[in-house]
Amino acid sequence: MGVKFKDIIEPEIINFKDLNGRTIAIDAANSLYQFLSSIRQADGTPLMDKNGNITSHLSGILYRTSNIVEKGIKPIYVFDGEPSEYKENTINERREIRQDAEKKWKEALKKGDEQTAMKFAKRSSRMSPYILESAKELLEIMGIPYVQSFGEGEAQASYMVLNGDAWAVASQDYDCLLFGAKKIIRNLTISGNLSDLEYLELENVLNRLEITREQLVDIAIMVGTDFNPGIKGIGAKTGLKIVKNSSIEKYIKEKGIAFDLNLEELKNIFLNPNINKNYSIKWRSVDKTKIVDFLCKKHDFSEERVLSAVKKMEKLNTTQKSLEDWFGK
DNA sequence: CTCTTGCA
DNA sequence: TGCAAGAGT
Repeated sequence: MGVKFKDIIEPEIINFKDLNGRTIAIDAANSLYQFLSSIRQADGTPLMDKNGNITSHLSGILYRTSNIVEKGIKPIYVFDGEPSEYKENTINERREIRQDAEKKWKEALKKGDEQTAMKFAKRSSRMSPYILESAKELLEIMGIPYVQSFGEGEAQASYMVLNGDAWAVASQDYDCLLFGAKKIIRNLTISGNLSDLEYLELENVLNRLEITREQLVDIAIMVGTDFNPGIKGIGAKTGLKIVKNSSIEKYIKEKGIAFDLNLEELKNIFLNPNINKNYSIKWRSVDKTKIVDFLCKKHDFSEERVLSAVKKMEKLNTTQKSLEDWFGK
């Protein structure tokens, strides 16, 4: 879900033109989840091939990636590694929500209530090894690089921006701000107006709020993250006041709040994440034979549609990385 | 989510 | 050209 910062964040709006020539590190888990939950038939059934394998995520990767490449963007997908033990509660909670949603989806199907069925089908989406492996296989065939994180993908993607390998991170979650991503893009989609991409610069966010990244992390911990439940009754605005007028440590002590988790370890999840520094990034041209084999022959995609996406991919500049990512804006 | 089609 | 509706697998 990510940290709830909406009330204190004011995103800028940018255009696809502003991203021409830029390398963008895409949070793979975030994109895949979007595809799995939204690419469905009216009754909530995901797209599937003849053998019953889910293909919604492959459809999403193909069309979105080819579209952004056509717009001059050089994408890198960043996959999650092992979750922190602090995330266990969140993971269990999500599994329960999924299982409950699946039940309600089937019930609604029996009643013939498509709207309700769709609502719960979306919530039942789950990331399986098959989903991850087939997504990576497709990216390889498309010539799009991906990076395997040790831990959180958003932490890895944020580091890659810091390291000059990408210009910005694309994710729907604000967590990348906590991980230190200098630039973040939300809504990196082609649908809707072509000009309503949300854009955030960490430096601007911090300047406007008049706080440091460490303080932003403290607000997140009070509000609640994937790694801790937060303090009851504190939202982004109250959290902001606390870090400015006091501190998380003082606040806990003064109010006698039982905070069971190790605060330093929690902060370090964001401030000192485990990063895979041994990655290489290379764009190649899409393999036309392999993509037809994989998507059309194996997964029943229409050849006409696949080839028109392949055509869009041909705009990809396959040289290492653009200087704009270092010196741009 | 994205693509295609059809119609204003 | 823009929007709504339906299909994609």
